[in-house]
Amino acid sequence: MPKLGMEPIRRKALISATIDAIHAKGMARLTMNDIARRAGVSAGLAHHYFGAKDQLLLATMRTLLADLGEEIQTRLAASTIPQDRVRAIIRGNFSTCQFRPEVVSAWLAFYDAAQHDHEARRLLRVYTRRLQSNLVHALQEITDRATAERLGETTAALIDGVWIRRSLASGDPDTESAIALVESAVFGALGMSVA
Amino acid sequence: MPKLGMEPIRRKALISATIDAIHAKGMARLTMNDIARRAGVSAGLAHHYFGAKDQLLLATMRTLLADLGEEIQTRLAASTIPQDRVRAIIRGNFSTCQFRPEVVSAWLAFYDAAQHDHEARRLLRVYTRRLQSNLVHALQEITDRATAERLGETTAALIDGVWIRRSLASGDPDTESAIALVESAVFGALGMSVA
Amino acid sequence: MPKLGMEPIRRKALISATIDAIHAKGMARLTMNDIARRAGVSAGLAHHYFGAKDQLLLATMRTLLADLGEEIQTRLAASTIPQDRVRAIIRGNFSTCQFRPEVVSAWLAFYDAAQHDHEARRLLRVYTRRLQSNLVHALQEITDRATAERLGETTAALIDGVWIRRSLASGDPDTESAIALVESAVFGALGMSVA
Amino acid sequence: MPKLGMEPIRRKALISATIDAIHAKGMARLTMNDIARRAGVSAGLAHHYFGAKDQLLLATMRTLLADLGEEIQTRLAASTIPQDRVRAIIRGNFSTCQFRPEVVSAWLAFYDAAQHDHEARRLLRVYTRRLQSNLVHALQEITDRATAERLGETTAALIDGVWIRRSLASGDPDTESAIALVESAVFGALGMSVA
DNA sequence: AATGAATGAGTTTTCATTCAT
DNA sequence: GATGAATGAAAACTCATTCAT
Repeated sequence: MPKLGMEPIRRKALISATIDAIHAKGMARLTMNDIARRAGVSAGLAHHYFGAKDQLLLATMRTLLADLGEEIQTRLAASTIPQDRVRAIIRGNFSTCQFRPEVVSAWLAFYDAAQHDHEARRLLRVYTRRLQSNLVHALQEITDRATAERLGETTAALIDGVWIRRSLASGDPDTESAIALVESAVFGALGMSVA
Repeated sequence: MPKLGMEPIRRKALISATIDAIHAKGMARLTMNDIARRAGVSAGLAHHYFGAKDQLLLATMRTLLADLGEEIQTRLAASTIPQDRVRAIIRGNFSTCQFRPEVVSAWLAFYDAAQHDHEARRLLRVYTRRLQSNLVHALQEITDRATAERLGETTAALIDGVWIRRSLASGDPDTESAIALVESAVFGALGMSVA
Repeated sequence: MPKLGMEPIRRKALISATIDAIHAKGMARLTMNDIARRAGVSAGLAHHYFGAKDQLLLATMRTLLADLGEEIQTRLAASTIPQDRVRAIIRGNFSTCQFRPEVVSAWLAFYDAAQHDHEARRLLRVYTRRLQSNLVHALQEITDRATAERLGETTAALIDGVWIRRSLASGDPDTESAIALVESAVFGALGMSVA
Repeated sequence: MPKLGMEPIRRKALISATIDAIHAKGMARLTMNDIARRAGVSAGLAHHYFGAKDQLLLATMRTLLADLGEEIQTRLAASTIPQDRVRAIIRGNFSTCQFRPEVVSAWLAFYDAAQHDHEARRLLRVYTRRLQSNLVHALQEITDRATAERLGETTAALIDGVWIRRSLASGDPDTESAIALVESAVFGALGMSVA
C-alpha cells in the first residue's frame, strides 16, 4: 500500500536528521547515509526528495531561518508594550527550540558556509537584516533614532555573541541567564532597569 | 631546491595556506591538494610534515590561537592605565591581522569544528577563558568585582558577535567602527565616555 | 542488474578473487582493484561489503580455514575403521580443492601474515591445534598415547612440509604422491604397511 | 672525514634490518624507511647501496640462503660418520641463528614471494634441491638408493614442516625438541635408534 | 659518504549519485 | 514510494625514488 502524503513527513524527518547529523559529525564529515539513517530511510530516498546534498543542506538552512522568524513573529504579535517588543526579539532568539545544541551547531555551520557559499550568504543576510530591522523598529519606540540604530547593532551582535559562546559551554544551555545578559545590557544602555 | 632547515618554513607556509583555503572553499570542501598548491608544495609534503589533514587543521587552529594571544599580550604589556588595558584587549581582537576575512573564516570554521571535535573544543575553550579572564582582570581595576564579571562576559560576547556579523558584511572589514561599537558599549555601561 | 540478495554472492566472489589475486601478485602487491576486477565488480563494492582490505583478507582466511575443516570433517564422518580416520585427515589436507596452486599460495601468505598479524596468528593456531588434536585422536585408536602424540606432531609437520615444498614444484601438484609420502611415513612408523 | 670501507658494514646492517622489519611488519607493509631507520641510516642510503627495494629484498634472500648453506657445510665438513652427516644437515637447519623468529619470518616471506616472483622462486629452488641432494647423499651411505631418495624427500618436508609449525608457537623456539622430532622420524624409519 | 627535502605515482577509502526492481 | 545494489570520481594517504647539498 503506497502511503499517501508521505512527502512532507519525509522532508521534515530528513531536515531534522540533517540538523542532528551536523551536530554529531560536522558539515565536513556529513554524509547522505548518515542523514538518511538518522531519518530512518535510505540514502536513495533523500535524493528522491531533495535532488542533491546541496539542496538538502539549503532546505535545512531555510527551515532554520523560517523557524527563527516564526518564533520571533509570534512573540512580537503578542507584545503590545514597546519594551516587550524588544524582549520578544531577544527571547525569540533564545527560545528553547533555537537554543538546542543541535540547532546551535547547525547555525554555526551555516555561518561558516556563508563565508564561501553564495546562496548561504544570501540567506543568512536576510536573517541578519531582519533581526537588525526588527530591533531598530522596536527600539525606536523607546529611544531616539540614532540610539536605536546603534543599540540595534549592538544588541544583534550581543545575541550572536552570547549564542556562539554558550555553544562552547558544557551541559545544557542556560536560556534564562543568556536572556538576562542581553536584556540587562540593552536596557542598561537605555538607563532602564530590567523588569 | 632541497636546502636544510626547510621544515619551519614549510610548516608556516602550509598553515597560512590552510587559512586561505578555508576562506576560499570552506572546511567541508577543503582538500590537501588545495592547501598544498597554495603553499607551493606537493600534497605529499603536507602529509610528510603534518601526518594527516586533521593535524594540519589543528596546527592551524593553534597558530590562530597563539597569534591572537600574542597580539593581545603585546598590547596589554604596553598599557599602563586600567582603561587602556580593557581597550588593549578589545583592539587586539580586532587587530588588522586578526580581522582579515581569511582569518575570520578560519575562526568561524573552528567554532564550527568545536561543536563536534573534542580537541578543537578544548583549544577554543582555552581562548574563551583567557579572554574572559583578561577582561575581568582589567575591568576589576575600574569597577567592582560583580560588575566586572558581568561586564566581562558581555564584552566577550560582544566581541565575538561583532566579529561574526562583520564576517557577513561585504567589502573589507571596518576595524575602527567595530572597535568603537564594543568600546562604547563597555564604557557606556560603566558610565564613562569613550576617550 | 541490482537484484536482491546479491550480498552473499558478491562476498563469495570477492573471497575467491582474493585467493586468485594472492596467487597471481602476492600479498605485498595485491590491490583492491585487482581483487575487484577479478570478481567483476568495482573496488567500491568490495569496500561496501568488507569495510576494508584487512577485513577482506581475514574473511578469506576464515573461508580457507572453514573449507579445510569441512573437507576433513566430511571425510572423518565417512570413516569407520581407525586407520581410515588417519587417512581421512591426511587426504583432506591434500584434497583437490585445497591443493590447487592458488589455495596453496593463499595459505602460505597467511602463514606469512601470522608472523606479525595477531588475528591471522590466532586463526591459524585454531587450525593447527585442530589438526593436531584430530590426528592424535585418530592415532590413539591404533597405538599407545605417547606414540600417538609424538606421531601426531610428526604427521602434522609432514603435511605442512610436503605442502610447502610442493608449492615450489612446477606443474600441477601431484596429489597422490603427496598423500603416499605422508601415509607411508605414518604407517611405516607404526610398523604397518600402507593398504 | 669520509669513513672508508663503510659499504660492507652498511650492507650487512641493512640486510639485517630488512629481516627484522619483515618480522615486525610483514612484507606487505614493509617500507624502505622502516628498514633504513632500523639500520640507523637514511632511506636514501639504502637506495645508494641497493638501487631499489627489490634488490635489497633479493640480497636479503641471498644472504639467508648463503647463511644456511654455510651453516650446513660447516657441520658437514666436521662429520665423518655417515649418520652424523644426516644429523649435520638437520641440525644446520635448526641452528640457533636460523631458528630465530626473525629469520623464520623472513624465510616464510620468501616462500610466499616465491609463489609469484620468478627470481625468488629460482633462488628458493636452489636451496630446496641442495637440501634434498645433501640428504640423499648422506642417506645413501646408510641405506639403499631408493629408500634414501624417498626418505630424503620426507626428511626435507619434515624439516620445513616443523619449522613452519614452530613459527606459530609462542615463546622462543625450542631447537632441541625440533631436532629430536626430525631425527627420531628419520632414524626410526631406518630402524635405528637415535643416539 | 650521507641526508633531508621533495615529488608523483599508486593505493585505499569514501560517498554522492544513479538505477532496476 | 522506497530500497539495496552498484559505480566512478575524488579524496586522503603512502612510499619508493631522486637529488641538491
